[in-house]
Formats: sequence, C-alpha cells, structure tokens
Amino acid sequence: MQQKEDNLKSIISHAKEYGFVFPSSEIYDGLAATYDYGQLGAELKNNIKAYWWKSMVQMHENIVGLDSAIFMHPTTWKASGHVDAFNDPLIDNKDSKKRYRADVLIEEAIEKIRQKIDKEVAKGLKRFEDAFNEAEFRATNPNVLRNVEKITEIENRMRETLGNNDLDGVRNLIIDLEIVCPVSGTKNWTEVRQFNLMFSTELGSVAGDAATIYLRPETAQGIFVNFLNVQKTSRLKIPFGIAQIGKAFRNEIVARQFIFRMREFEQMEMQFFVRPGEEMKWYDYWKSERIKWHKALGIPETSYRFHDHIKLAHYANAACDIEFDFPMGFKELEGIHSRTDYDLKQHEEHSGKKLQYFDPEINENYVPYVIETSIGVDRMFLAVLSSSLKEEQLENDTRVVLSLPAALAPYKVAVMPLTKKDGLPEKAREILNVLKFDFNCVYDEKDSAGKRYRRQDAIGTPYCVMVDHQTLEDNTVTIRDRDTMEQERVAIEDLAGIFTDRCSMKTLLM
RNA sequence: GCGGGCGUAGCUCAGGGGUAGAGCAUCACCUUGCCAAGGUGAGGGUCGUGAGUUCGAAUCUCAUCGCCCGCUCCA
Repeated sequence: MQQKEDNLKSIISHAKEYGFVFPSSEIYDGLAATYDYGQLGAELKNNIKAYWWKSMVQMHENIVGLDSAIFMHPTTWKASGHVDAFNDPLIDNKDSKKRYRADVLIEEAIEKIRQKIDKEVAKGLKRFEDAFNEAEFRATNPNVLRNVEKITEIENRMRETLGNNDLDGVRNLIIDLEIVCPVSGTKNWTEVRQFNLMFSTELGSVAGDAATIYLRPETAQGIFVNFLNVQKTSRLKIPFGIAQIGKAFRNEIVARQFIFRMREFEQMEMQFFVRPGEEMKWYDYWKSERIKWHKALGIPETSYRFHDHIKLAHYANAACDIEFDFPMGFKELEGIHSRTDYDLKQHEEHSGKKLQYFDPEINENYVPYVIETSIGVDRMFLAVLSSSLKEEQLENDTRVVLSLPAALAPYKVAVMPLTKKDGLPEKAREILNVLKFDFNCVYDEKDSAGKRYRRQDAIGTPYCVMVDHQTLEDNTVTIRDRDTMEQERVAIEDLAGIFTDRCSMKTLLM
C-alpha cells in the first residue's frame, strides 16, 4: 500500500511538473477536488476522446454522435429519478453514528406534539362526555392552542429553512426541539448536510421569477430525450446507438483521489437501442467490444477486470463495470448497463410524448430497450497516465519515461538538431514545418541530445527526429524510439509515412 | 463526516524564535555534440491563509483552506 500511495503521489507531481494536470484556482489555494488540464493534459485528454469517438461513432455505421446541452428541462430529472433519489437533508448522530433525514426527524417531533393534543382532546372527552364539543375544545383549550401554535411555528421554520436551503437553520430547529437520537438517546448532532447529488442553479436573471434547474449529473438523459429526433432524422433502424461526450456534475460528499472522483467530470456515453428481448445479446456484445477497446492500448491485460453487479439499480436488469488497477487499487473505469426501457418509458410518462419505434421487420411499435456504455474521461486519463509512468533502471542511471500509447501521446514527434549551428536548426525546422500538418510536433535545440531525449521521455513523446551533419548531405535523419531507445536512419521523405503507421489512431482501431 | 499524515522555489525536500536553504528544473553565456545531471552567472518563495503570543514568528498557539491515506458515503 505504501508503494501504491507513493505511486499516486508521484503521478500527481509528475502531472503537475510537466503540465498535465494542475490543481484548479491554485493561486487561491485551490478548490476542493477540482483540477485543470494543462498544456499536455489537454492534448492527451483530447486524444482519448478522439479515440473513443472514432471507435464508437465513426467505426460503426449504426452509431451517431450527439452534443446535448448541460442544462435540461427540470422535469428531465424527475423522470430519470434523480430528483427524488438524491434530495435529502441528512444529519448524523455522533454517538450512535446513525444517519437520519433531518426533515423526517422534525416531522416526527411534530407528530409527537400532535399526539399530545390528541391526548388532551381525549382527556376532555372523558371529562365532559356527551357534552363534549371537540371542535370547540380544540379552538379554545389553552394547552391545545399552545401546541397547535407550536406546530405552526415549527412547520413555518421547517418550510423556511428547507426552502432556503438553510441547513444551519434546520439544525438549530432540531436542537431547539431537543430531538434525541432514537438509538443513542443523545442530542450530539453533526451539521445538517444536503445530500443532493445534483448541482442546482437558477435560470432567468430576475430573482423570484427564476426556475431552479440542474447541471446534468449524467449525459445519458440528453440522449434519451433526443431519441426520436435522432431516429427520425438519421433514418437509423434498430439496433442503433447514440454517443455523446460531455461534462457532468455531481455534488459528491467525498470527492477525492486526484482526478478519479471529481465534482465536475467528463463522460463518454453511448446508448444502444435494441429490440426488447434482445438486450442480453447486445449487453454481451458491448461488454466484449468495450474491453477490446481498452486492450488495444497495449496496457497489460491484468490491469483490467470485469465486476458484475449483483445489486442492480432500479432501472437495470444487468450491469457490470470494467475495473482498472489504479494506483489506489481496482476501481470502476467504465460501466456497461442494460437499462431496459426504463428511461424512455419514464420520459413518455412525464412528457406525454410517445418515444417509440416502429419496427418494420416485425411490424410492431415498441419502446426500445437500452444498453449503455459509460466511461469517465478523467478516469481513463488517470488510467493511461498511471500505467504509463515508469522509472527505468538503465546501466548507469535511471530515466523517467511515460510510455503512453503513441496514438494518445500529446506530441508524436520531437524534431531536434544535433547542434545549434552549421545550419542544422534551419534544416530541423524545415522538417518540422512539413510534419506539423499531420502530427503534433515539438522543436528543441537546447542542451545535449541525451538530455533532450530524456525530456521527451518524461512527457511521453514516442519519437525523436535528430538532424545531424549527415542530414545535410543525404537528406536522412535518425528516429529515436522512446521505449527501446534505439535509433534508425531513414530518409526525410519517409518520415510522414512512418509516423502515420506508428502513431495514428488507425493503429488502435484495426 | 470521523481518524491519521502533510503544506517552505516549477518538482523533491532540509531548516525549527533573530535578514529564507539544497538538489533537480528554468533562463543567459561558454563548453560538449546521439542517451540527462561540465563551467560561469541570473531569475524565482511575504515558508498555504488569517489571527494570537513575542522586542522579533517560516519556527510556538488557535482557527481556516487545500492535499494524501483509512473508514464512511455514493454507485
């Protein structure tokens, strides 16, 4: 574990030192669990997304892309179940360690007062028997009135504090009511925390006139609400898929472990619509497709494993994760879920619109079933980065090398002149100016050749082109390989072809 | 949320009441010219932030923010 801890630490500092990932707003001491991608991180992240997009959208005739808005109609989240499932103010009792819904505790306290009133009424009934007028008693008895007033006051406070999201107010109410934990019997309460996974904001700039809307907690719903739009305009027939890459936001209680769990993160999701009854076939298909996508990167296969869900979410009839061996152990990298027709049916119900497909093959209308593949871009980034960063023992020293899959590397080629004179820099720039149309290249002429190689090793550049004196004579250069450290001499005119063969996405997709 | 550890230069860290340090990195010049760490010089830190104690705080105290780990939570 110590080893693992050190691994994550060294990844974090390497990521910062070379401009992959910075703590966000660092000059203001940072913002919890928020990170910015630096100059190299942005390249790597873009390449990861490009690999996914190419493989999912452009390599499949029956999958198309989508880019839906982060803001969605609030009813979307009612339909998806997110509003109800994650909207509770919770409070913990420090002694019993039990967690309660704050509003339920208060309501129970109100209920107790109600019972007091009922007792009072029962007492009155006993006393006056037949002459008892309950309505009048309730309207006049001082004890009852006092308790009714108390309830009204509590209810007002509860409505006000919960409505304003005034969690301290909710806690004060619990303290004032002297509510005790049913288990421990103590009043040793934590703060009240709003366990709503969704971030909310207001649409419309006029206060009071504004509607609360949410930042999407998953990109999937943008696909579901556009299901018919896409299907009708694309002429796609079931089975077909809609893929999307985009930001999602979850107000996690504990966001941690570097970029593994952030409150703002990016997802790559694909929803595959199938005929009901055929979902398990496609579920298995996508399980094998997705693991293939990962394994094509050349990361050791032992770094991956499937984890089948035993307890299924309310919407799923089968689900598994692809787990990756991160520095902190095997954790979820991608989820593959058979979501049934739950989402589309929910949206039909809440919108009143039919979200069905007419299947000409069987001459039937139905709500399609859905297989979802959902992978976190940031997690994929961490997976690639952590599995690539190595310290290698050489004969007389060590080198830090980031053995990124060439197609994902920020720079594909570093072009460098052996010396800063004799026209070598000019020649090197000439080569770079041709290559840069097809490959992200970097130029470096400072320090010794060895040192420059090491610098490129540290940022994962797979190839270095060295321009030397022989270049001026016969238009050949050497290509130095990051992983083997070996060099080969090739003609300048062959460079583009060689790098295409070795660095393009095609190498991963074949 | 609880418990533990930590915060000093871009990175790794030393220092521990009396004017801010090292290695690497960066920049300039020289040297060398195919696997880093040759020479000379330079830049860079109000020691996470804020209060307090003190003649004096990076150092002691408190609070706060942030990071890492474990538990918890989430799925």
